[in-house]
Amino acid sequence: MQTDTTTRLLDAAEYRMRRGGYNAVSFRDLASDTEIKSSSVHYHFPKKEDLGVALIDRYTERFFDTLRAAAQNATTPKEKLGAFRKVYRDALYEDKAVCLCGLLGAEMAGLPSALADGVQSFFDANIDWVANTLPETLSKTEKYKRASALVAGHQGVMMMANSRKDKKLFDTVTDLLITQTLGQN
Amino acid sequence: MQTDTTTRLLDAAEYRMRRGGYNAVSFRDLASDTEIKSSSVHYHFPKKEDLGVALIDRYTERFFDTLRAAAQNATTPKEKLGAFRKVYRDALYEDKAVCLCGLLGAEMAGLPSALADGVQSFFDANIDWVANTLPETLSKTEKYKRASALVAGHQGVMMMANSRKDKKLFDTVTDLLITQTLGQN
DNA sequence: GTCTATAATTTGATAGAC
DNA sequence: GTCTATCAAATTATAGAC
Repeated sequence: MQTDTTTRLLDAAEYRMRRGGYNAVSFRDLASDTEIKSSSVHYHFPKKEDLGVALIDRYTERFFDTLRAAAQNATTPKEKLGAFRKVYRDALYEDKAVCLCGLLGAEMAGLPSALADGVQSFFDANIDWVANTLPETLSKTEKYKRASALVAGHQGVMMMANSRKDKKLFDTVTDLLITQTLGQN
Repeated sequence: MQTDTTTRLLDAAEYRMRRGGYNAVSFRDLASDTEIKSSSVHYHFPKKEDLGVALIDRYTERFFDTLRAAAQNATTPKEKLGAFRKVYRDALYEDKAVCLCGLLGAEMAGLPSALADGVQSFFDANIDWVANTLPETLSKTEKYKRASALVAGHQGVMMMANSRKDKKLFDTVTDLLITQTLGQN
């Protein structure tokens, strides 16, 4: 059973968007990537905004599926944050690209509002997930503060590491970030 | 004495690029922003790449001028990092936009290499500056590790805070980041 | 679902007059 | 330095046949 056209279109679009942003994806590029005509692409995604929304939805879903799987056997906060880090790390090392929502978040001001909402939800869910892994000894406020810093750090270092030869930066920095997050209670 | 055309073009281009990215800036937009014709824009910047390079150069220069001024009377590491934070903070709160190099860094894969190099230099210089403010008691390796995490955190939280209503996120997170950076020696 | 054909607009860029 | 005029290519999108 081979991949259906909609999936192949989303794959091609994600590849391009995670490298050049929203405006770096055109219907004709996707058409040639999947070897159909651009008018056929419009059958699957009538407007570009529809494509963008579908991309963000799929990305978010897959992210949390992967995260849940990675954290399945994690018990300590350290292990759970290690799982979180691993999902970001794989997205960077295997796809050799930044986070879709990180890139779109930077371009936010120029995006249709449906996309902006999706990006927002992705970050909120990231922070919620991390906050809930932190030790119960911390206040809710403190958990959210540290979770926000950890997510921001992952987004920032993913972008920086991707934009240079030395990808090892990601490992070094996220290692420190986790240590800092779990530091003095 | 009023602002010359080149400067007004750079201002308009920076405004647009810091909101929608490289592809969100067109010669015709800049022409209408500055009330000249698009062919005249090409007189100032023959190719779009020339415009991009000039933007990054000006942005980097201004960033470090502002940073040096802000840190002029700072003596302790904490005060110096406070100055660094303030420059990022003002760029976010006053311009209501993300860092030009942060956005272009995310789009890196789709940019002309001259732009990629400029973005790279901006981050390297950021990390160098921060590393040199840290206590001499730390090893060079440790300084660079912490400096990279601090810069990444600033970039990440700037993007996240800009993409939501609640801009206070920036203050909360950068406060924590600085504390963590100066934590246990 | 995919195609041909096409429309309407935008884009980066150039030639040459003033 | 700025203009008019223009170009070739790219872009989002639609109508209608198969």
